Amino acid sequence: MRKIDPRKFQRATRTTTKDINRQIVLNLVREYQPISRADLARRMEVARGIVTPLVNELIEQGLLLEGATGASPRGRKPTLLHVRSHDRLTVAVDVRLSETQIMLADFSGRALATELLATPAKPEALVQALALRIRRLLDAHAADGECQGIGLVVPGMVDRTTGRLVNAPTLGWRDVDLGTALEEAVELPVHVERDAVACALAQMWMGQGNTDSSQDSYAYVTFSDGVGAGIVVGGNVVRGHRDAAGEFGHIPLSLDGPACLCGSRGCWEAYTSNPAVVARYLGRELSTRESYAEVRKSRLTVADVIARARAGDTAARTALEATGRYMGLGLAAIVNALNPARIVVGGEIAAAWDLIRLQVLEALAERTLTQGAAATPVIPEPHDEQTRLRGAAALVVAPVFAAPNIG
Amino acid sequence: MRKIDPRKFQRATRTTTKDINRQIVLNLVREYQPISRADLARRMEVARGIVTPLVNELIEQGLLLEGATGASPRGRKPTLLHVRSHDRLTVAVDVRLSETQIMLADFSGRALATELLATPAKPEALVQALALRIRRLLDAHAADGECQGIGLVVPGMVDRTTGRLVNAPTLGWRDVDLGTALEEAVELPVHVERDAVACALAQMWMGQGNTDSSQDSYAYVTFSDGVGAGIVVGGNVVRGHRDAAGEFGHIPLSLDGPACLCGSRGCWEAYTSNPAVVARYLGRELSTRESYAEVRKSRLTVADVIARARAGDTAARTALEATGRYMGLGLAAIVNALNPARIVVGGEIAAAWDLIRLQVLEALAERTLTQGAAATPVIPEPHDEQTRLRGAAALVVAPVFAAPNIG
DNA sequence: CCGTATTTGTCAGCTTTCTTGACAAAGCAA
DNA sequence: TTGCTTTGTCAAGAAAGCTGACAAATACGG
Repeated sequence: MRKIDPRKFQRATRTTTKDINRQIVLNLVREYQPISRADLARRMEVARGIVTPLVNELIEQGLLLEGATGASPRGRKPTLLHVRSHDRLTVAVDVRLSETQIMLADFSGRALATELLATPAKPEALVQALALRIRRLLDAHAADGECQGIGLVVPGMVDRTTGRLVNAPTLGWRDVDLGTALEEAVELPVHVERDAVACALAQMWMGQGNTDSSQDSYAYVTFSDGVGAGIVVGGNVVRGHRDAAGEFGHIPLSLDGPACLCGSRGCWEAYTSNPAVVARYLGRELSTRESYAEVRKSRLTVADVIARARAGDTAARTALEATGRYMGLGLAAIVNALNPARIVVGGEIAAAWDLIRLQVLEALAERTLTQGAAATPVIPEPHDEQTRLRGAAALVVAPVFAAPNIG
Repeated sequence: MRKIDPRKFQRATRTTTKDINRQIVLNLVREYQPISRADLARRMEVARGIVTPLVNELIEQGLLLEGATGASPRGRKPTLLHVRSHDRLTVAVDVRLSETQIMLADFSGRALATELLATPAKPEALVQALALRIRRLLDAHAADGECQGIGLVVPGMVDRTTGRLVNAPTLGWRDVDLGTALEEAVELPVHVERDAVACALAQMWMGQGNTDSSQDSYAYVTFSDGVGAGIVVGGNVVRGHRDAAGEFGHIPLSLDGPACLCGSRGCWEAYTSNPAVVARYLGRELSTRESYAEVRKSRLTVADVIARARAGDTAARTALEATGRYMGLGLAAIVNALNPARIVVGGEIAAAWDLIRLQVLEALAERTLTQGAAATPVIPEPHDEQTRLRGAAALVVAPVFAAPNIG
């Protein structure tokens, strides 16, 4: 039930039908590989004669591969098809305050090599350092033309029309054109995206196995230095009119609550970000912006707090549980606003899920309206799954598999 | 960049291309009528030979009409096309606590007749009363087969797969199948929808003139007995996984704020609903659920408070301004969450926009992150424009003009 | 070992639609 | 009236889905 915008529409041409069906075939292979042409035809409820030319075209384009012949109870054995992924590579880059990770991965998300560097203070230095390492990685592990592009994930707002990094508060960078700078340095297409959005994309495009259902509507919430969300509605990431959607970290829990780095008070982030967790453990109040510096001076991390809680430190345990409650209260706001099919929770604190789960779910149920909303599945994603890097890879992979936009 | 769901996709058939283009033609005529075939071809960047058969098909289906021949600087004069709307009718019904409005309208939203009735206490009685009046209206004003369907707008949550009214707290109705009951009574298709969603649809499909731009991403917020939002992203209404999206009224402003009818405390609704405005004027606190009954006993309405403010009552004025501030704080949450291109504000209090505008915008700017977000246009919609009824009509009209879903 | 049944993949002919180019109809101006 | 321009239509060609038939490949039973 989408409205056609009479000022910005996409007419269907002679090849549109084929474009759509070819993309469907590609996605079916991706989902069910290995799969035969006959199986594809059955899934698409179409004659086998339609599938053959579509598959041939995809093979010609280098998107699919014919594999071994499979088994069949009787009759001729099928030729099985795969997505060609092992020799189509992406460079995924995750820029964070402390460090920048680089991963060379194939189209299925499998890592071929990774590198780590301390994030330079200046963006120009980062581009230079990245260009050097990326070229080195590609020389060592990739044949010519195998790398399809670079995905760059940053902790901040990105203008998707230009690819500029508009504002990255944790890094202290404003209005930097990382994308084109890196593009010029390595001569490969570069896609830049906000971290929470990238994590949502990782769920959508790089999900491993948990393809249970309802991929078309969910939220990915990251609790880190800041708190942000990537929102997916109808199989589409919601970026907002000026790429500023998903800033759930700054909805209020209490108008006169703790000070937030954004300048307001009582933001969800001020209750649930990593500094907030540490401050709670230390018994400090984040009453002013200076208090953040004090907390940082303690050198404690959320991982430390979790470790102490597990070691029997009741103060740590209490701090985590209180944080869990605030997390749930904010998640309830997301559920009330968007009613997603599920919410994925990422960030350091996800590692303490067993300690906070009860508090999160209780608070979520407390402030939601319907039973169904209260029962929205909340799924923790431990930090070691490298969602951000997989999201960076998804930036390159997704356009290849996405539906053509029509209408 | 939508992902194709490999479990629930829509294959393109031989006729898909034409289906898409025919719908584009239909929407172009709707937007730019009167318009000639040649003009359509130019707008679609296509040969005139393509447009002719599409138009002919639409005329055959009774969706378009050929009108007078138009003017042209030189050369043959064009035949102008219109959407056939004057003899395609809808019955729009708006159910509210105090009264139920019925409107017989054509496809352009023009009202042919309206009726008013007191909303019965029982849903069965409502269906009976509606069936009677609707039949009377159609007998009086419509020829056979002219009415294409009935749009029913209710103040509560609706399950869109079944059309059941799940929960309407203000009416006190739970799990009522209004749709099929009315369908059986009048033998016309009935579409049921939540009020805020319907208002958003009215903006999208029944907008009059304000077709300036960016219709594809906005929010419609209604301030009434409750507070709710209809969200549009990418030309699509967001209904959520279980049709519970848009309940922004129950995001918190303060965890220990006034009591809300939902059972929580400090919901946005508890600060900005009609009862909250009256309570603020009376100097009462909505500290308990009983206080709502007390406020109702005063028999004051928001319209009264506005009238008194205009008459010089400073207490009324202060109450409205304070409400405006809370409205802005909540709108900021919507902006942070979704970053819509604009926000439309409806409900009784929209009539006092000149009194509260400053407070709303100030509070909005205070809690948003970027300048662009702070500058999100907020547009009041005075209540007499009958947005809810136009939204009810849109429930019938929209499916005719919507894009076919493919991929 | 051979014929039958079954499944896979392909292909030729048909229909439908976009695409292209030509043409008649309709009107204005000189 | 002639020439020019614009509109709307139409026929022929190209591209893609659709249909039905057929060869290839394999298992099974005798």
